[in-house]
Amino acid sequence: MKNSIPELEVLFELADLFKVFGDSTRLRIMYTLFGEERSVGEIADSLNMEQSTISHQLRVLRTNKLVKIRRDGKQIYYSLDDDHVKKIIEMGLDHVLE
Amino acid sequence: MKNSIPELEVLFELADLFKVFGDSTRLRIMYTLFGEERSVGEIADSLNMEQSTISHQLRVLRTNKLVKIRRDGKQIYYSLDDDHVKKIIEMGLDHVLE
DNA sequence: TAAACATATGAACAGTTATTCATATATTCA
DNA sequence: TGAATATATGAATAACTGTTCATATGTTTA
Repeated sequence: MKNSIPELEVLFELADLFKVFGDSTRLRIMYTLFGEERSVGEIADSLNMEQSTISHQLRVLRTNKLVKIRRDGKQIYYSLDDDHVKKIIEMGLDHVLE
Repeated sequence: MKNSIPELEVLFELADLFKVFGDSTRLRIMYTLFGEERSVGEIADSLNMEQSTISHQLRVLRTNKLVKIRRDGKQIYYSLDDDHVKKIIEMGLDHVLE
């Protein structure tokens, strides 16, 4: 089963997943979250980008279950939702860096 | 070094790589090549798509060093260039299917 | 409750991209 | 060499996407 061709539907989902990784802003956000959770403002500051831009992209990441949130007072802290995130990025890096 | 933040330049390359995986037609092409090499025409037939579409997308895959070619007479046979391809796709599938 | 702060959201715009059609290039074979 | 076949390429178009600006929502604290 492992090597059978996935349903077309699954391939569309897969493409959608990779699309999420296919943007440098989102990659940077994910990288920022590699070690620890961060608030939206912290991420925006550390990447030196508009709060709105970060917020929009975080929603994309969240919709795709790549990050999760924790509210603490006024701030909302984001962290990676899944260990696959790191693995997928590292696998891609292997290819790029070779 | 493994966990340090990659240079911005590398992140752009990484995003570009994932962009290539972020299209269902290209994913289907790569899947078609999982087991064996195939000619352009065979791929187009098996996906029931225009030869021109496949050819354009194969060029994208080739530019990104994901497939390689072998000429045999009139036909050009494409195959996966790299073991990372399978691994990246399988890692993505893990996430999608869970 | 009002002001201040953190985050989210909607609309608009600019830039990118996948597909198609028409055609060019390359190879074989009669 | 010329016809037939396989693949590649360029231009055009339609659809999609990331960012910004303006503003809304939600939370705390004075």
